[in-house]
Amino acid sequence: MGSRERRQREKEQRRSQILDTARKLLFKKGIDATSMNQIAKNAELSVGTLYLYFKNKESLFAALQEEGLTLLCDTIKEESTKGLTPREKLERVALAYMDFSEEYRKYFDIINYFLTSPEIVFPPSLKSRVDEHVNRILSVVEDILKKGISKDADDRDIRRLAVVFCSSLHGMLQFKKLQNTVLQGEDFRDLYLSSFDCIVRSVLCE
Amino acid sequence: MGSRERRQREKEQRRSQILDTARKLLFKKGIDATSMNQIAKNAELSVGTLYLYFKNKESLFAALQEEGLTLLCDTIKEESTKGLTPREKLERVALAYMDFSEEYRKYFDIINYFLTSPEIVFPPSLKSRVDEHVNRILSVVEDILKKGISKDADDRDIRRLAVVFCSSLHGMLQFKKLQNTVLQGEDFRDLYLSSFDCIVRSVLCE
Amino acid sequence: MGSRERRQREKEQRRSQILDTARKLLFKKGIDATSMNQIAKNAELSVGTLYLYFKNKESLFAALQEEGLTLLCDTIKEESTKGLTPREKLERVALAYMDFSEEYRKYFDIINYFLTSPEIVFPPSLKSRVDEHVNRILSVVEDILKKGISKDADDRDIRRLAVVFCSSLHGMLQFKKLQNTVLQGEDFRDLYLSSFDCIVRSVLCE
Amino acid sequence: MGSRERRQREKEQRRSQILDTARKLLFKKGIDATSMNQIAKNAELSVGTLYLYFKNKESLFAALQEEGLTLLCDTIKEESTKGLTPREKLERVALAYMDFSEEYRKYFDIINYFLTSPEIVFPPSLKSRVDEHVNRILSVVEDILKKGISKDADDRDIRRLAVVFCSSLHGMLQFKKLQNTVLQGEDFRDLYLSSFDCIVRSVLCE
DNA sequence: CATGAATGAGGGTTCATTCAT
DNA sequence: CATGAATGAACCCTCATTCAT
Repeated sequence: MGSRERRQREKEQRRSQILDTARKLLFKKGIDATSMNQIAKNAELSVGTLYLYFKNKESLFAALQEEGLTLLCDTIKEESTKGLTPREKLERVALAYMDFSEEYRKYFDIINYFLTSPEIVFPPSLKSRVDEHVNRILSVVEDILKKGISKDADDRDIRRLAVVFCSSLHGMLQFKKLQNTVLQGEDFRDLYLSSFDCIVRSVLCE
Repeated sequence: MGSRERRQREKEQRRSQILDTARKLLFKKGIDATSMNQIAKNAELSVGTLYLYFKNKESLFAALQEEGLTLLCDTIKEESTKGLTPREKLERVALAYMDFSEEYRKYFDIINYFLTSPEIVFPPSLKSRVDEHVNRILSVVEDILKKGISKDADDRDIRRLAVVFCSSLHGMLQFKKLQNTVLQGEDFRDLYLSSFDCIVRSVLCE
Repeated sequence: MGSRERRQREKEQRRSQILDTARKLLFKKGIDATSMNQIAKNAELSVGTLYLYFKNKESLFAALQEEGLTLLCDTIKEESTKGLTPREKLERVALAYMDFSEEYRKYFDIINYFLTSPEIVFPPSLKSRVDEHVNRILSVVEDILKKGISKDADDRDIRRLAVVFCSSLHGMLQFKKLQNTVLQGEDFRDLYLSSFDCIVRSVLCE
Repeated sequence: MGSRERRQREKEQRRSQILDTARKLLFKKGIDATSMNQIAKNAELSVGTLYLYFKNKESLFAALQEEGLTLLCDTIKEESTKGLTPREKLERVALAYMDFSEEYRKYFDIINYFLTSPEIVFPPSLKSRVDEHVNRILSVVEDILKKGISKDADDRDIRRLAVVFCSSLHGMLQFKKLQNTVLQGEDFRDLYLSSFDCIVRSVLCE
């Protein structure tokens, strides 16, 4: 009576337990320096158990990446509804993106890590899942743009603008890594928003 | 006499020999799948010799990264002189950047790899060398901007604009990885140039 | 009532179910590459259940070996009755033996595997069961010989001849493994029968 | 000054050291129960060193098998020269074969193990090396037969007879495993020689 | 300077077996 | 009876690095 449910719950707990430990280690030491044996030891589980829940090391980390991407997608979608005008909405998206990269810095790092690393290292299946999430994010931006730009822009144009918008912000956030050296003395948020202004000015017909 | 010079020449030849082999393997198999023993064997040298010329594996690959960055810097600097107007010069820079990411794809990958990965994985000394190169590139852009924008913009403003310019392009190139999936059907060069237009329109007072 | 019988029947069904799956996997992938977990999954049973029906992996495969030996014994016995003269009977036996090694190639392999491997690997109990079956086969041959050779041969002589007969055939079949290399271009059946002739000529007084 | 030679000698010593340890363990525990780590520990070497001398576990054991086969070949060849008549020569071969299977029992076991085991387990390259040795042995027998049988027998016939001769003896030796059970009370040497007689009587025209 | 044999901790992964439910 | 999650020792193998020559 409910014992099956309990079992199910326990199984999900274990999964979380593993992911939590893996995440912690990943954030502390990087992907290559985190071994399955370490994860097992830290999670107070046997190695075998890890392989009961994840096919291999790669899929364990892919699960972490997806966690991050899902979180990002959801946040962006939610934030976008809060703004009134298209410009406001885009600003919300931009800031949500930055906030994510700060609050969930390590998630952002790992996402970037997977996104940037040479394809040899990661299999196609992984890439495709990333793409899916990227698509979801682009869609949100496109929906906003549709209402903010001239009516004769076709879907193609809109997608392009969405890509320009997102990639610029992404590039900016990438450069944040340099704020203690190259960008010393700058307030990054200001910089980021001026970048946002710069793009929006060209993208939206205001 | 002259034997010291010969010795010196031979030493540099060895160094190149090692770097050439390492580069070839890196480009073919990725950073993790390239071992010191493999490099030694392919370079027809002993493992010990590798350690005579490079402190460890990491610094060997850092040397390759520097190669890439130097190449990038030089190309950008040279291209920038070819344009006549500031706009033209910036376009040259932008295209040089993209060309580099295509022609020296693997260099770009490895640069990005080092740039993006969590700082823990790589020692500060490495990051600082990257920063130095980024500064050199930004300087080039700043010099162009100085002549293209209103005289009352101060150094700070110029630097900010340079950062916005570069980071946007970089973000765009990052997204290139997605061209076979998310950006299917788009001509990437067009996309890239429209991104360029978008930024330049706001940055330069034309 | 009858429910006990049903239970019994179900138990035997389970056992067969397990053996069937194990046999299929064994024949497909070999003994080492077949794990208990795999058998369980393929049989749509839990691992635990496997251990309810077989003490361990080894005894599961020993059961398969016995299956094979039983099949071989029965076939030989049956065939031996079909011939009219002792010579004919022996030929039947010889051919049945070869046919078995072809049709039930994998059974033959596994029997041989157990027979040939150093004793340390397999416990005595297993060996003794094999011996029992070998005895049964020898008996069949002895019975035939008793009628084909001079009356003054005693049991000892008969057994010896039976052993010579069987072991020669067995050795021949062992060499069949080499037919694609060492014996290239030979028709194995011919070879086998010429070996049979050779022995029978000496064994029987015709 | 001879230092290179000494190095070479040391290398071969190491190789022997490894093979000796591996052989000892193999003979004691069987192939599957002998791990590379165990060999390393027993040989007082590091695991890495093992892999300096042998590509992998398999090739280490293949080397042992070849040792055995080479020994067998050489012994047979040498013995065959000692006999005067063809019959005598064949007897020498047969007895050498049996002696080998006794003295180098474990070698014989491992050879048989490789010969008999299902092909899945061992790669073709291994099998082919075994075949080569088998061929060498058959050649010796053929050369003897050529002088002992009627002149109009062609090469094909001779090879067949050689195969029958060898395989019968081999089968007999296989059955030796059963001497404590099935063949209880028999003197195996007698049995073996009666098998030899049986075959030779048919093969040679005396 | 150059060599390259040696190291050995550590990598990811498998698997027969147990036992609480 | 049946389950199947959990175990953890053991597997084979790699590799950056050292050091005696």
